[in-house]
Order: sequence, then structure tokens, then C-alpha cells
Amino acid sequence: MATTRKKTQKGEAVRRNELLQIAADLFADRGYVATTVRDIADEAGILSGSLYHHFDSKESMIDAILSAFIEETLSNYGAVIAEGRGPRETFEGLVVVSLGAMVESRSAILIYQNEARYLAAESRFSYLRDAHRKFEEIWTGVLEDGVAAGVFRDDLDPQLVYRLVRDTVWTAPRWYRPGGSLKPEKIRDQYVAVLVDGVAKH
Amino acid sequence: MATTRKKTQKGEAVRRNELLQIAADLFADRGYVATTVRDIADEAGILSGSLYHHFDSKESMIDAILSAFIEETLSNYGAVIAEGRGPRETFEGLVVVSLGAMVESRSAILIYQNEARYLAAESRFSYLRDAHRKFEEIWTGVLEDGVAAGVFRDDLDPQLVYRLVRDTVWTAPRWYRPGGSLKPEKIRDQYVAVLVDGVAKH
DNA sequence: TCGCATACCAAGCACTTGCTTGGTAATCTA
DNA sequence: TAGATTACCAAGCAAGTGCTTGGTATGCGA
Repeated sequence: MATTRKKTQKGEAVRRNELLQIAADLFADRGYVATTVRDIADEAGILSGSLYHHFDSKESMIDAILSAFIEETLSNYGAVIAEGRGPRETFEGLVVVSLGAMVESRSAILIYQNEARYLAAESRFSYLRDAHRKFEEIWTGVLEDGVAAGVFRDDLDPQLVYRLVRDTVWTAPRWYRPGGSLKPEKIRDQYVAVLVDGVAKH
Repeated sequence: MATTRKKTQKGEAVRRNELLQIAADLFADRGYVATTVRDIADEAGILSGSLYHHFDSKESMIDAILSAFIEETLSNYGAVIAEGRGPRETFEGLVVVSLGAMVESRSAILIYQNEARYLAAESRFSYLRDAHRKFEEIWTGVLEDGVAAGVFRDDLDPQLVYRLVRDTVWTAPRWYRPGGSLKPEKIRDQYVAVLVDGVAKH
């Protein structure tokens, strides 16, 4: 009867997400330009034209991937800030959730790192510039608080240290291998230790 | 006559290097795959077919760019090691020359960062894997020395910290703008301060 | 059981890609 | 000054690109 208002044969959005995951893995692996719609279709076991039943274009695929990643990351950052702890703990929290995304959103991070720069020039992807600015504001805000509170080094340049830390945590997915012997917890602990000691006043 | 054994109308290798620099800037900017031979030729003021008078293929261009960069970097690292100073000073020296390359070899670094991973799979570019291994040996060697000497933190994992530092210094060329208001010396000082304090024992 | 939406296939179009070919004006060498 | 070399142009080819079109088998709701 009709508790489910709409129900298709396989779950309308399920297949779409499957295809997005396949596309994301390929984009991350080979690069967006080097990945063809035929590559994606092959991996999904369909023909290239059939992708256009689910998506307007190849571009709309990377759009969906990047939008979801940004939304989730901003949400995670917001949760850390909302805890309202001290600069040192908040900084550590941002590092931890960034490295945590390495496990859950590895492909999306790699795509964001590799493709966002030139995509952001197109109006369709202007939200990338907004996200970029928000990320920077969050990180530099915490760093400035820490300097003002006297827990971070006096000579710390928030913008430069933000870039250092950002490059560090967002580049780790390049070499991190899910399921490998190098556990994310160990990476996290070493990174937190070095970065926190690096920014702290001694 | 004839102190110059060979002398062509413009200096044989000069034009080749001009074209390589143009190609490097484009590869760095748009990515190797996304850059067409027509792009390179346009920038050089010639037609695409004319490039093949100077180069066998598009691939041989990126080959020449990466080979030169690796040779120079290994040479620079070797000079730092050869000074035979302590782990802390040697570590600092490696950071400094890496960031120095950001100014002189910016495009090559970006290409190495963005394209080396998948190129290394091809036999033609197997030297990339060798270089990668040498880089790692140099950095982890210094880190291990520092731990053994008691100047670096006891819990330091050389391989992980190498990756952190490597990602940090080699990613900076992504946002560094030559000739901009942000001077390389300032970047260098901040990075050295944070990284050295991050790895040092307190 | 009928009508319809879903999820695909088969074929191919317009365009771009790296690269090749045949030729030519300018310069260097003997 | 004659021949060779250099550095390019003009034209185009084969392969591959994203995407479109028209069609079809399958399952769902009424």
C-alpha cells in the first residue's frame, strides 16, 4: 500500500551513488581529465551512453562529489568549533577530523586537491572558492586565538601556518592506503604530536 | 677560427630550453594531460607540428623536465649532507634547500607532485621510483640520526615524519606566487621554525 | 493485464588529440 | 657561391573524446 511514496526497482538514488563512488575512485586515481566516461562505464559494467541516464554530464559527476565533500567537511569543522574548548584542543580537533576524512572521503579529498584549483575558475564551481575561504577562516581563527592566549608561539604567522598544516593533512591521502599495515590512528598520533608541538610556545 | 666547433643560428640548445620552460609552466598550470601540444606551440608562437623538430613526443618533454629537476635536487641534498653538521642543522638545511627549489624550479616541482605517481608505472619513467627512494633514504636517515642523538623526539616515526615534512615543503609551490608580496624568506623562516620545533625533543 | 517509468544498449556524430608528412625560407659551412 | 642544415609552416590522419539519439527488456502500480 503506500507508506513508501516512491519506490523504484533498485532504489533510485542507490545506483547513482554507486556510480559516483566509481567515478570518484577513478578521478582520484587517474585525474579528472584523464578519466573518460568510457572508463567509468566500464568499471560500472554498462556502456558510456548509459551514464547519461543518471547524470547530465561528466562535469556534473565531479560537481556532486566535491559538493558532498565540502558540505561534510564544513559540518565536521563546525562540530569541533562548537565544542568550545581551548585553542590547543580545537587545533588538535581540526587536525584529527581532517585526517579522519582521509579514511572516509579519501577519493574526494584527492579530487579536491588535484582539480579544485582550475575548476574554481568556472562559475559553476564558484562554491569552491567560498569553501576555500571558509576553511581558511576557521583555521586561522583558531591559530590567532592561540597566539592571543599565549599558548601558541609569538612569531606564528596564522596564514602561513594554516597553509603548512592544511597541506600536511590534506596531502596525506595521497600515500595513505586504506586497509594497509599503516593504521590511521598511528598517522594521526604522529601528526598531532609534531604539529601541536610545532605551533606551541615553548 | 673554429674555437666553437658547432654553432647554429640561434644556439641549438637555447630554443629547446625555451620550449621546455614554456611546456613546464603549462604542465604545472593545467596538468600534463590537459595541456595539448597546440597549447605549447601557441605559447611559443609556432605551430604544433613544429614542436616535433625539437622533441620526439610530448612525453619526452615531461621526461626532460623531470630528469633535470631530480638531478638538481639530489645534488642539492648531497651538498647539505656533505657539510657533515648535526641532525638538527642538517634537517634544517634540507628544509631550506627544498623550499629554495620552490623559487627556482617551481613548475618542475608541481609537475613532479602531480604527475610522477602514475608516470612512475611506465618503464620509461622508472627513474622516478629510484629518485623517490633516494629522497626517502636521505630524509629518514637524518631523522633517525636525530632520534639516536637525543635531539629529536623519542616517539618520532622517521617514515611518517618524513612524509609530513615532504608533503609540507613540496606542496608549498602550489600556492606560492613568484614575485608576490609573500617573500620566500618569510615562508622559509616560519616553516623551519614550526617543523624544527615539531620534531625536536622538549 | 495494461500503461508507464526505469535502466540500460547500439550506433554514431562533431570535435579534439598527438603526431606525420612534404615542403620552404633563412642561415651556416666548405 | 653551392650544398647542407636548421627551424619552421601547411595540411591532414587515425584514434579517441564527451555526448546524443532511438530503441528495448524489465519490473512496478493500478
